[in-house]
Amino acid sequence: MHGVIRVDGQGTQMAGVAKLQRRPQATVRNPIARDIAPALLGWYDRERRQMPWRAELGERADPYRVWLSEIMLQQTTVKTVTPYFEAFVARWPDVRSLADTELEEVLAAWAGLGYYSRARNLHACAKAIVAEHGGRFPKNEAKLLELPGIGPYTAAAIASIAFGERVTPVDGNVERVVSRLFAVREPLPLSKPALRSLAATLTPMTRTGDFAQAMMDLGATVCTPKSPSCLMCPLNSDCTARKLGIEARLPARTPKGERPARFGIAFIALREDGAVLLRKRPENGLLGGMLEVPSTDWLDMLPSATDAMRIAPAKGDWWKVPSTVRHVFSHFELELVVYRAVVPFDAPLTFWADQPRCRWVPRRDLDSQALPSVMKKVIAHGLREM
DNA sequence: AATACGTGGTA
DNA sequence: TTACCAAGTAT
Repeated sequence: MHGVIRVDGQGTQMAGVAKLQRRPQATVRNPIARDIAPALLGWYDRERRQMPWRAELGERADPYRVWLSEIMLQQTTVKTVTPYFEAFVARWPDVRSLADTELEEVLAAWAGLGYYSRARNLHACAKAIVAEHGGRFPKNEAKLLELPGIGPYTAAAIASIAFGERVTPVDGNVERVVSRLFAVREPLPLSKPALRSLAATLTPMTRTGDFAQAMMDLGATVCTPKSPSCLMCPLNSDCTARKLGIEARLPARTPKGERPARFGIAFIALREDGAVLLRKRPENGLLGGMLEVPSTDWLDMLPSATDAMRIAPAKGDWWKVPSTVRHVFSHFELELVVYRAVVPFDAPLTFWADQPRCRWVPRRDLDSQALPSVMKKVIAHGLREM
């Protein structure tokens, strides 16, 4: 037995894949795998989209730019990432400059991109590369994997794209392309190991970085989630799902649980000169290290107005701003009631509001702060008609 | 293994 | 409006 994958579109492929998982070193004779890379690379050479982090064809990509872009692109679209990437490389042209910057500055530049642990790990990673690697990126997947914020996908992506190592980054695009190519019906995330193995069988001996990017481009532009453009696809004659007419239903996913609702009260404390009271959140966890408007905890019930007044950061004439702010996080929905008050310069703050993690920020400086989108919403809501 | 962790776009 | 989705990682 040599770990041959059966790909017949009749539902027996999973047996072969399971064997391959246990013996990833086994030789794979896959009747269609051989043809995939050349067809895909030919398509990539014609259709390849330029992006600010990509090198010109035939040139070597800058590892710093590849790394930065890959971290930003985790769970985030190219369209959203592009302006952030441009701003980052303009401000921090290399790892050392990023490592020499205060975390909060990096968080402020990251504000709005989401998943802020990425920014904290980005900063930690830059420091580690300077301190432990002389300011140069490790050149292989295994060493990259040891760095903060770099997981299996990103390690393989950097190793292949920036250093030409023959490894196989598998992201959501690759999972979708491969699940259709081989008609893998097993739902995600259960099928992840199988899809990884299958993807690895497709990776060519040369141009592995181009191949990786081609797979992702294909998933992003042709082999799309809802209505894939099979007529435009360079792999359409090899695609088992298409032969079976089930491409639009793959990959299958186990349904996600529902998002609970949480509620809270946020306080816009306005000093007489217009400065707003902000508070730094704990370094880890949700929106870790970011700034916020002081607020109650976010729980399953809305605190009473009486409780809210007891918690307010200062005594004052708190006015309940009409309507509420709703925001959707990945794992819960938040509804915030906003109270506003003008606080005199000499007004005493409550104990918790008088801590170092709280600070008054002038209105004009709000844009440059490390405020997550939800807090920008809250502030805009609280300051409307002012 | 399952859950925590953001945001904006699209149907 | 609801629901799903997008170049995942850490614990």
